[in-house]
Order: sequence, then C-alpha cells, then structure tokens
Amino acid sequence: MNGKAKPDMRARESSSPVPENEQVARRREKLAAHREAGAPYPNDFRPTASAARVRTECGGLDDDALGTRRYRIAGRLMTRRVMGKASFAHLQDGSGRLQLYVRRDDLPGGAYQAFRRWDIGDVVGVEGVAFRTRTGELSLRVDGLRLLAKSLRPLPEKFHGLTDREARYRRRYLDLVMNEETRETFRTRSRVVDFVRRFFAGRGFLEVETPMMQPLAGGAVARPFETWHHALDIPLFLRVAPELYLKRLVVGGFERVFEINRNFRNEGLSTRHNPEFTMLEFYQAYADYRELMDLTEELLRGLARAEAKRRAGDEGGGAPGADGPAAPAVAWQGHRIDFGPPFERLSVRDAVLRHAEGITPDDLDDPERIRRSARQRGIALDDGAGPGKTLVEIFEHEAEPRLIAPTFVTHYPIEVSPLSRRSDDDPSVADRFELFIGGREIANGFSELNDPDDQAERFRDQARQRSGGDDEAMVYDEDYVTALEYGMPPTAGEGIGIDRLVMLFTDAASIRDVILFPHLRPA
RNA sequence: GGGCCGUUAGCUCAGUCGGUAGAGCAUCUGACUUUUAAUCAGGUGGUCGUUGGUUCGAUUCCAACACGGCCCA
Repeated sequence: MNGKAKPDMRARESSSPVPENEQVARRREKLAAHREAGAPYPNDFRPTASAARVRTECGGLDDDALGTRRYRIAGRLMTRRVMGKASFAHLQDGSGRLQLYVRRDDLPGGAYQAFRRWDIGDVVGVEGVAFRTRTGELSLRVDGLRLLAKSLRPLPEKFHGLTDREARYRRRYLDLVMNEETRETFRTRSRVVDFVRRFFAGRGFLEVETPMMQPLAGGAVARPFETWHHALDIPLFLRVAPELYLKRLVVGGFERVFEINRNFRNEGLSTRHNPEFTMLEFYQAYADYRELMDLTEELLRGLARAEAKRRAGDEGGGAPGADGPAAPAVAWQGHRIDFGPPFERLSVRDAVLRHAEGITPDDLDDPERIRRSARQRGIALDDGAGPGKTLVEIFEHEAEPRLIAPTFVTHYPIEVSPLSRRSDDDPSVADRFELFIGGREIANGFSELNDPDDQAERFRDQARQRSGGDDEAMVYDEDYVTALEYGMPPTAGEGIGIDRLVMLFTDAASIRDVILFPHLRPA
C-alpha cells in the first residue's frame, strides 16, 4: 500500500459503520482509473431481458435454437472463475442469476483485461448469445460488456453469505443481495398485501387514507408517540389506530372502507412488536361480527390457497388436492397450520377453562377467586383491573400461546372493549372476536358501538381508568361522539396485523424478519 | 426490567490454562479457453465490542458499559 492511502482511509472511518480496508482502497484505485477513462457511472445501458426471462425463453431450446438468442442483461457480479483467457461468472439481477462465459477472443481488444480487473459486487451490463455448457447450465456467451457502477466494498462470503442477524437488519441491502430467502420473504409480503387489496376491492370496499398524525390518539389501547406541529403550536400524536376516522367515513356514507397503513405504538421492541407496524382495518355497514368472522376465514383461506398454488407451481406443479401440495396450509415454526377446515370458535371463558389447568367455572364467576387465580399464575394485575380484564389477562397468559390452529375467540368482556357493541344476550360481553393463529393475535373485530350515549359512557369509563393510572386507556373523543350522534349505520369492523400475517406465510419467528428496516437501537 | 449466550480479518468461524492471534472464502502476484464453494503455487490483511481493574505483561481473568440473540416478566 502506498503512503497516501492511509490517512485517506482513516478520515473515512469516523463516518462509516464499516471501516475501510485495503480491499476498499484497491477498489477506489480502480474507480479512480475508471473515472480517468470517462463517464464512470453511465446510465444508457438498457437490458433486453432479465435472468429469469432468459431462463424461461431458452428453457426448452436445443443448441441450434439457443445460438439465435441474443440478450442484453444487467446486474451484480456475484461469482467469478478466471481460467486464463476465459472466465465464468454469475450475474444476479432482480429476478435471479445467470451464468456468463467470457472469452478474451470473443471481446474487442483490451475488454477482457478490463473485465479481469472488475470485482465481485460490481454492477455490470453484458450482451451475448445463449448456450448450454458441458454440464448443462444455461449461460450467456458474452461478446460485449460494460461496467455500470463500481462496488467499493467487498460483499460477504459467497458460501455462507451474511448470517449475523444484527448485520442483516441494520444493513438490509446486503441481506437482500446475499440471501434469496430474504428476497422471497419480501416478495411474499408484497403478494399478501396485493391479495388483501384485491380481495376487498373486489367486494366493493373503498380504499382510503386517514390521518397518521392525530390531535387525539384514539381507537386502541396503547401509548402513542407524540410530536409537535410548530405552525399550529399544538401537540400531535402518531396514530395507534385509524379506527375512529374510518368509522367517521361510515357515518359519511362510505359503507365499505378499508385502509392498509402504518400504526405506531410507543412500546417495547420484541420478536412480535415493532414500534411501527402495518395494519389492515376495514368496516362494513349492515354487517355484524359473525359475518366478519366468515369474511376473515374466506380471506385467509383464499390467501393460503393462492400461496400454496404458487409453491406447488414453483416445485414443478403438484396435483392440487385436499392434501396435496396446494392444500391451503403453511408450515410455520414446526407447526402445520391448515386454513382449510372451518376455524374453531369459542369464548374467552371456554378457552381459559380448556387451557388453564386447575381453573374451574366457579373460579371465573367469583371476583376474588379470579384475581387469586391470576396472581397464582404470576400475572401482574393493575389495582383497577376488574373481573373482565383479569379474565382476559389469564386468557392471554394461559390460552393464547396454545391457540396454534386458526381460532376465533369471542365473548370479550365489555370492560376491555370500549368501542364494541354490547351483546343483546349478555350486557357484560361485547359482540367481538379476536383471531389467533400460531399462538399470536392476528385479528380483532367487532360489531361497532353506534349508540352515541353508550359510547360517551364508555369513554368516560376509560377516562376514569386513565386518571386511575392506566396511561394506555383511551381519551374522550368528543368529535367522534358527535359523528355518532348524526347516526352511524349498524356496522362491523376489524383490524388484521399484516406483519404477523406475513410471518405465517414466510415461516418467520420474528417480526423483524418481515419488516425491511426494523427498528433497532442505534449502533 | 431479569436470566443465559454472543461480539476475534470485508464475510463465516477457530483459538489463546495470561506472553499482542489462525483457517476457509474474499483480496494481491503468477499459471490456466467449459468452470460453477473452479483448481494449483506464493503473499497481504487484525486497536480480538468499549472503558476501567488485577498483573512484569490482558485479546484471554474480573467489573462496568454498549449492541445483538434466545428465554422469562
């Protein structure tokens, strides 16, 4: 190394998470030489095909037919095997990889020497004719090539790739370059969102966008992020849910609406919580929570079937059938989750009785005994927690992790359901359900409370809990009550956690694996 | 918040019962016109997470801290 490079490297170390090293210095020298030679970052190369398209078009062709297929493709150089005057390399683009065969004698003078100086990671454009190698791999015999963007930093190792979880989250671009599973996870995520969108659009739902910044953070029991609007000189809250705005739209006459967007909750980070997460919420007038359970089953079964079909197609096409590869089931963290059979429906109370060992119906009916049961199980209760909240705490502790197969849980206590319609049969419970899959809450839906006086009373009750120390309790939203006073049609609404749904379809154990840039503590 | 584990070369990982470190890939030099974790020969590359402590000497032992992982609340 020459004496000049060193201070230069040092100067960069302070501002970069990855220190520069000798390899970077060498690549910088190559870039400098490349700059001397002319435009180092050209933007006039236009591919005629992707790697996948070359594969599709040439898949069944014989050698003679392949010889008539000329392509320009562009991508990142991922491997290189130089054998004197000829080389093999793999180019990776957004669709996959294609092998290149580069011979000195097929190229204009000097081009092969230039190619030999390129590095793994460089973005290049090549042109050539398809052929099949001795071992049968479809490849491109290159007769023209250009460097489109120099890569100054060495990529992770070609065989093990990037495995360090922290590095994969913090520098997702490298994870994406190196790991096909990661690329596939986020393609799956896109397909899931696309399926959901078409599902609702196809049923007459209008897609809308409601405020992410709200003067009151309502619609869910959660701690909000707070920010400040300088011109108005008022605090604003990042929304914890779009619910109260979507229902205002139902008041306005949009009888079927949905929104897919981010919610923000100022709570801890974990394998199942990211401070910002994506939620689907939808509202349907003249429907009740039972009909939403049916709709939810239809949505998830359809999604599972579409994904299964796709997988079967990728594997060369298995015969679709109840138990064939296209069955609407997924493998998730060692479980087989089948969306085919009707989802089980049971009450919170029955779920607790089934899964919480040693709890009897008498325990649940007695306010003192239910609190004692919770304490015995190590559940910390707020002083103000009534029997309903306590029951739900026990449910979450004992039953929720065991609800692996899709299960609707119903009959939630009214005290934990401040926006839900009161049941006609039992005023202590709401016309509400939550859906659990893989031991996780996936959806929460209910017949909406459209009685403005009842809603006002529920808000007052929340306000009391708030002044009693529960800073997650809801705040009184006067304008929302006013909207209800104009009259909201009988309506049912639901929220589905998109990230958790995607986890099921990508066999992900952590929500960070399905969020491109998950929040981490700054390094 | 608690417990356990991890942090060593660009990446994946060994290792040092305390004497300033190794492998594979990558990189560099050379050979090689059908390879594919190419091969062969020879090199370069490290503030061993940070800060303190113990010690003649710490990457190694101890403590605190930082970041991450897993489990628990």
